[in-house]
Amino acid sequence: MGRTSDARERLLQSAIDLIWTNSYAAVGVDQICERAGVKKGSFYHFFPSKTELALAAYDAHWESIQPHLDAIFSPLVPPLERIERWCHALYEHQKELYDRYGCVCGCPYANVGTELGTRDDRIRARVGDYFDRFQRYLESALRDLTAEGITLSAGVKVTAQSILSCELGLLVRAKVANDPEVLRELMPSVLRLLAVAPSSPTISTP
Amino acid sequence: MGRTSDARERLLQSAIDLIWTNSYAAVGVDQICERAGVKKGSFYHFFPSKTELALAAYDAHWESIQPHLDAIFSPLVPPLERIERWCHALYEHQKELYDRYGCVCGCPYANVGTELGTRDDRIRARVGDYFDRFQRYLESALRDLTAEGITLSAGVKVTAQSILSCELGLLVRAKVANDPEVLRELMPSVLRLLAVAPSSPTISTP
DNA sequence: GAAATAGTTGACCGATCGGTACAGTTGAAC
DNA sequence: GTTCAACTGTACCGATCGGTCAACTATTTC
Repeated sequence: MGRTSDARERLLQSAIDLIWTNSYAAVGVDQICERAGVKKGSFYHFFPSKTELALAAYDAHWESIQPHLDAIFSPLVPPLERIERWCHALYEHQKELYDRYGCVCGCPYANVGTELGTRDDRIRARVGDYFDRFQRYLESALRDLTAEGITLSAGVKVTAQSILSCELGLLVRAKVANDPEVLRELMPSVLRLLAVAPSSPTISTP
Repeated sequence: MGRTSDARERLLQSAIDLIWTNSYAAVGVDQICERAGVKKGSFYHFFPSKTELALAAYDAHWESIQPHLDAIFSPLVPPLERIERWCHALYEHQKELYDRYGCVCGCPYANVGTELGTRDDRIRARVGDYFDRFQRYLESALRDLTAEGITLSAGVKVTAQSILSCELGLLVRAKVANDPEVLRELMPSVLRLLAVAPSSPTISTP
């Protein structure tokens, strides 16, 4: 009973878009509503506060990218190629945002994590969850890599953490330089972290 | 002629402290004034805008840490030990802030760079300058390392970029996890990036 | 078709934002 | 000791912030 609406979904999408390309504090509730074509009264019908909207929006965003991560890190793909695919997809995604908005947007989770990390424990912890989830993709690939007989220069978990750190830092540098090409350094850096010799310029296929 | 005052310096210090432990947008001009014990009228006597204050504050902050960086990266210190000292100082500094404020604050430059990167070109470019400056310390150490006959797994510049990325990403992860101990991973990651075997648990002294 | 519920609307709130105006006070230079 | 610029204090500005509220409309269920 009662009417139905997709206003909630539009609000989630607007929130991610605006916060990603600006920042949490720089985007107001009014602005999110206007982009979503929703009046303020409706906003507070769906969400009790701006913070709750943000949490819901980031959950929705993760759910939207998870299938892509599942595909990129498919166990059917050779483990090193999974990581190479991910590096490439990361660059392409940021390049696309750069072409559309004129600026490197960086990692949406890291952005809000650094902005609100010291002020909102719930958002901080949630961002940490996303990092952990993503790290598991890396760990799985690294375990499969060792199963192929390749010896890492450190443990699987520690190596995955280093790769994640390197990625996050590279996204910061790319954003600050406003140059997506900075992200091309990712795969070479990963290879050096693995202490695996960079074999051929193309993806190594059997 | 006219009277003198250290209100300007107090404002610069307050701005760094507050923005570092919170965020740029979360800290108001009133708040900065109150902490500095300065009235708003005086604020706008010294600075034409909040943005100008931020730029001046970050310049002042860099000037305050540069002597420490000069000491840590002294050419009289063995190059690998310079980097090890830096990793240690970074941890100690963040730990100190954590003990004082109860939260990991991360890199002040990267924080404001990610927050305002897409909205204020001047601040973004300035943060890029600080990154470049710091990278030169690393490059110098790496060049001296190669002069000792040690071969890096990649070029000096690229390696320095990777180390910087790893540091920035680690600071993001430490902030999001609100755990300074995350930063202990820095030196091991750096060693893997250098492809130098981690020799002894203590600093290698001649 | 009546009732109940889900969603919409626009006016409105107090607080705070960055910034302004300007008279008043101080101290160094001469 | 006068002068003048440097600094301080206070009151105030319009805009915007996140959030509230009650009346209203549409839709589904029975």
